[in-house]
Amino acid sequence: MSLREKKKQETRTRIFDVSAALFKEKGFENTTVDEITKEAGIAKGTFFNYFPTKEALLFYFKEQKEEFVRDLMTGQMSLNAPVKERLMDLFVLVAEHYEKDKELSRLLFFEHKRLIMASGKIPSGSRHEGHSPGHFVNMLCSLLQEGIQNGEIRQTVDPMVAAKTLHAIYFHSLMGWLHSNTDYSFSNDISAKVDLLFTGIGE
Amino acid sequence: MSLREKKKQETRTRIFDVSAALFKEKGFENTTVDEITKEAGIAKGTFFNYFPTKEALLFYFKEQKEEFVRDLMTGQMSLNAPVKERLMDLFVLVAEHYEKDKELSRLLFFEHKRLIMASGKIPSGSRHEGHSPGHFVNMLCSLLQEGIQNGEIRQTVDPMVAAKTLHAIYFHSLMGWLHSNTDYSFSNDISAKVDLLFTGIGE
DNA sequence: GCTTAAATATGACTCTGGTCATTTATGACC
DNA sequence: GGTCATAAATGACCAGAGTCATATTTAAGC
Repeated sequence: MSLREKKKQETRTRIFDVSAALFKEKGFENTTVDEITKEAGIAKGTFFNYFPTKEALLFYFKEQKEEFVRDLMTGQMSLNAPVKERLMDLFVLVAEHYEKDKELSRLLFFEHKRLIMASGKIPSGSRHEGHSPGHFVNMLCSLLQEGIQNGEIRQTVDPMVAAKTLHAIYFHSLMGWLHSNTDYSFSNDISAKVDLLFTGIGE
Repeated sequence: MSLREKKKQETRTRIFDVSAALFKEKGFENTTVDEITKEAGIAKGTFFNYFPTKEALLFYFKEQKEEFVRDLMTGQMSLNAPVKERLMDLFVLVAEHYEKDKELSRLLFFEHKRLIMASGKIPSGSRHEGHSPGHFVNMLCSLLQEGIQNGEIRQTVDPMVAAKTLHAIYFHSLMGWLHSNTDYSFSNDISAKVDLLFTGIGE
C-alpha cells in the first residue's frame, strides 16, 4: 500500500473514530463537523472529501453494525433446532445487539430512512435493506425453505412471502421498541406475533 | 373571535397554504423558509412563531392527512362484508389515498419518524401513531373482535396482537412500496401477506 | 381617547452544513 | 534530484435554518 493510500486510510479511520466518540458523548445533532475535524486534526473541507455529508457517517456506522449482525445471524442459522425456535432466537439475538446502544440504534434505524430518501447523496455501492430482498430477508427465506423441507412449515407457503411477512413483524416490533422509553419486553412482543403467524388467525 | 385570534388564524392558514403550494411545486428541500415567508407576506421570524421548525410543517400536513384517512376508514369499517375482505379493502383504500401524491406521502412517512426522534421539538398535543395503539390499530382491533364474534377468526386469537401484526404487515408493505420507484402492485403484495396470516404458516 | 401590559411581528444576526477555487503533497518518469 | 500531472487538503465562503432583542399592534382598564 502506497503512502498515499495509507494516509488516506488513516484519516478515514480517524474521522470515524473521533465521530463515534463525539456522537456517543454529545449525541449526533449536538456534534458539529467543525468539532469533528478539529478533533481529528484536519480541515473542514477534508471531512467532505471522505464523507459526502455528516449524515453519511451514520450510513457507514450502520454498515459496520450490519456486518456484525450478519455474522451473528450466520452463526445462529447453522444451529440445530426447530425452525421456529431458531427464528425466534434470531430475532432476539439481533434485538439484544441493538439494545446495547439504544440511542445509536435509534439514530441508525430512523436516520437511515432519510438517507435512502435523500437520494443522490447515498454513498455508492450500498445495499438498501428494505426494498430488494436484502440479506436478512434472504436468510429468513432459506430458513423457511428448510422448514418446508422438514415438514415444520406447510408446503403451500411461499417462503419469500413468509420471509417478508416475518421481516415486517420483526421490523415493526423493533421500531415500537426503539420508540418506547418505558422498556417493555421485545421478545415477548415479537414471539406473540410470530406464534400468531405460525398458527394463523383464520378459523 | 377577537381580531387577534382572527389574524392569527389567518396567518397560520396562509403559511400552510403557501407552503403546500411551494412544496408541491418545488419539493420540500428546495423550498426555503425565506420563500415561504416572502410569499406569505410575513417576516421570517413570524414563521417560527407559528411552527417551531420547517419540518414541523410536515407534522401538521400529516395530521391533516390522517384525519382524512380516519374518515375514509370509518366509512369502510361500517360496510357489510366478511372481516377479511373489509380488512383488505381498508388497506387498499388507504394505500390508494397515499398513492395520489406519492412524493408527499414519502415525505410525511419518512420525515415523520425523525420528528418523533428529535424530541423536544415536537408540537405538543400530538399522537404518535406507531407506539401506543393509535387509531389505525384500534380500528383493526375492533374489526378483528367482530370477526371473532361471528366465527371468522379463531377464539384463541388475541385481537390486539393480531391487530398489531396486521399493522406491521401493512406498514411494511407501504414502506416497501413508497421506497420503490418501479411500481409494483401494493394490493398484491399485501394481500399475499394477509392471506398468509389468516392461514398460518405452520403445518 | 389615553395609558399600559401583553401578544405578536420583525429582520439583523448566529450557527452550521456544505462548496469550491486555490494550495500543497505525492508519485511517476526522466 | 528535478519536472510534471494528479490526488488530496485547505479554509474562505455561501446558503439556509433558527434566535432574539426590539418595535409594533392589540386589548383592557380608566
